[in-house]
Amino acid sequence: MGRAPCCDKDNVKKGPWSPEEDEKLKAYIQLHGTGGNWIALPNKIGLKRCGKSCRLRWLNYLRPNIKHGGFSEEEDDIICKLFVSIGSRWSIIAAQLPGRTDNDIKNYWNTRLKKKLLGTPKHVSSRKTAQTVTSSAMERLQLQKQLQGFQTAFSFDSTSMLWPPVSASGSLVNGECSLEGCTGKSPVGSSSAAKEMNDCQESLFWWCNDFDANSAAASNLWETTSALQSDGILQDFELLGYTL
DNA sequence: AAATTCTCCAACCGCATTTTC
DNA sequence: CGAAAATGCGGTTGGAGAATT
Repeated sequence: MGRAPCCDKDNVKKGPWSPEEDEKLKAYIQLHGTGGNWIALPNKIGLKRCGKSCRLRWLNYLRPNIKHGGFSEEEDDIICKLFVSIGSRWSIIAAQLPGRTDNDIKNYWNTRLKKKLLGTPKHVSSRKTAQTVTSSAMERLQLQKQLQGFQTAFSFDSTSMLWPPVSASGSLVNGECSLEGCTGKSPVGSSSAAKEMNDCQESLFWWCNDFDANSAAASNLWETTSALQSDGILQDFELLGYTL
C-alpha cells in the first residue's frame, strides 16, 4: 500500500503550459483566489492538470511581481551568504529576495552562481570520503572559506557572523530565527544542518589522515588543527574536484 | 553545414510536514 | 488521537537553444 496519488496521472496533461492554460489559471485565481484547495482547482477551471502543477505554475510564473533573470550583484551576495549560513533552504532564501522564487534561485545557483563563486569541479573524485560529505556541505565550506578568508575557514568558530551559533549539543544558542520567512518552528541552522557540518568536519579530518583507522579517535581534535595541516587539507580539498 | 556537446530552466517527482476530519 | 489528504519543499530530469567541433 503506497500513498494515494494526488491526481489521476492518466488524465492529466504534463509538460510545458500553453498560453491558454496560463490565462485560464491566472484569470480564475485573480477572480476567485485559490480557494485554499489546489487539488480541486483544475477541475473548477477545466484544466487537465495536476493541482500541484497548477500551484507551481502560479507561484513561479503567473503571480504578480515575479522577476526572472537579471540577478544583481547585491542579490548574488545575499544568496551566497544565506547559502553559507543555511544551505539549500531555497524557500527561506527566496523570502529575502522580493519577486524571486525558490525555483528561480535554485536554478540560478545550480547553473551559474555556483560556478561563478566556486569554479567548475575539475573532476569527480572517487575517493570514498568525498561521498560521505554532501556536495551542499562542501560548497558551503568552500564558500565560507572564500568569504571569511583562509585563517578562519577551517576554524568553525561558533562566533562566525555567517554561521548560526550552535551549542555543544547541536542546538541553536539563540533559538529564534530572525530571517523573514523563517517560521521559527524550524530555525535556520537547525540541528540537522549543524550535524551535517559536524559530519563534514569529521569526514574531512578523517580523509586528510588518509583513512588511517587510528585517526578516527583523533577526529574530535578538529579545532586544534594547525595552519600547517590546513595546507594539506586544502590540497586534498582540491582533489575533491574544486578549484580554489 | 552537420553532428555533438553544453547550458539553462521549466516542470516533475517523491518525501516531509501540516492540516483536516 | 490517528489516518488521510493537502501542501510545501528540494532534488532531479528532459528538452530546447546555443556553442563548439
